[in-house]
Amino acid sequence: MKRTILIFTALIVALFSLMQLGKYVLVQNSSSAEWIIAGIAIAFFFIGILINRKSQQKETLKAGKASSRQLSKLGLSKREYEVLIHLSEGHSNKEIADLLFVTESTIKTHVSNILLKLDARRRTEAIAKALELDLIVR
Amino acid sequence: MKRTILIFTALIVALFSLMQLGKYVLVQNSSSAEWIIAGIAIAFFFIGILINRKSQQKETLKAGKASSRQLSKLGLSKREYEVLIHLSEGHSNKEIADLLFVTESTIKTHVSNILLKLDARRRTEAIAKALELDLIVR
DNA sequence: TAAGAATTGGTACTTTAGTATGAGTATCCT
DNA sequence: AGGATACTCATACTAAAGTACCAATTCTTA
Repeated sequence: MKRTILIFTALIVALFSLMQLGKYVLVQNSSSAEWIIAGIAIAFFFIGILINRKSQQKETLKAGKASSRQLSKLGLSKREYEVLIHLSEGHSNKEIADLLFVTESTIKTHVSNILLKLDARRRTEAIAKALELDLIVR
Repeated sequence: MKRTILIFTALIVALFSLMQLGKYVLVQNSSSAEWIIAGIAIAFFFIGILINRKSQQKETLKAGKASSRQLSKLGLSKREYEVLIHLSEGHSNKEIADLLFVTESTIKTHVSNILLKLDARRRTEAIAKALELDLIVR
């Protein structure tokens, strides 16, 4: 957020600087007006692209945090959600068990419940649905 | 591609129109220069954002169309990529076999090769890696 | 505090997935 | 034409995944 404000402040300052510069030059030599305007237009065109790309990158990076509303709507418990995350990362039941310090048996139970609650018949289908529901972000 | 060219042509035409208009107005009333420049800057700023967003939407919508460069870099064949897509949608080997009108045996072979080429040990890991590599878009 | 949900774990069994290997056919490129 | 790939399919295994029950704790919360 802070960075966004900084960037926009800088943009506004740049905009006003350009305006002043443009006006100054224009008063002296009206024939170069088109070039200055073109330059400003192109510059802001690319600034727009850059800003947009940055914000979209951020959106991608803030992975992993599904809203608890969504989870409770599906009836997924905290632990089940944890398992789902590790599931989507491609881990086996045994690996997830080791990661969460429980037995594989427990993970199987969790996975079965996840499949029920997401109405999936395979873990891969669960991943697909979780992606669809934005429970997971890659 | 055609649309991209059209859009850019339109942009260039618009740019020159604005330049002419700007020059005309500026000659008459130099004090409004800053507003015109600001307007153009803001307009192109948003045009930049829009263009960028459009192109990114296109990228998302053309799902399943990974660059053939990427595929050949990984050594994935067309058929294997098809299987990978259906894999990521949560289908079982048998289901994929029916979708592609081949036997489950064939799909198993393809999946094995996919796992080798993506350096994955499970189909879920293959999905995770494919997402990472932008081979799949959800 | 009592009811209910969540978490953990086990056994036994069925179903999918995945590996290894071999092989026939088709297709592409030189 | 000939070699390399790609695609297909089969058999025989091994290894995971998933289901169905059951049951003991631990949290939560009305």
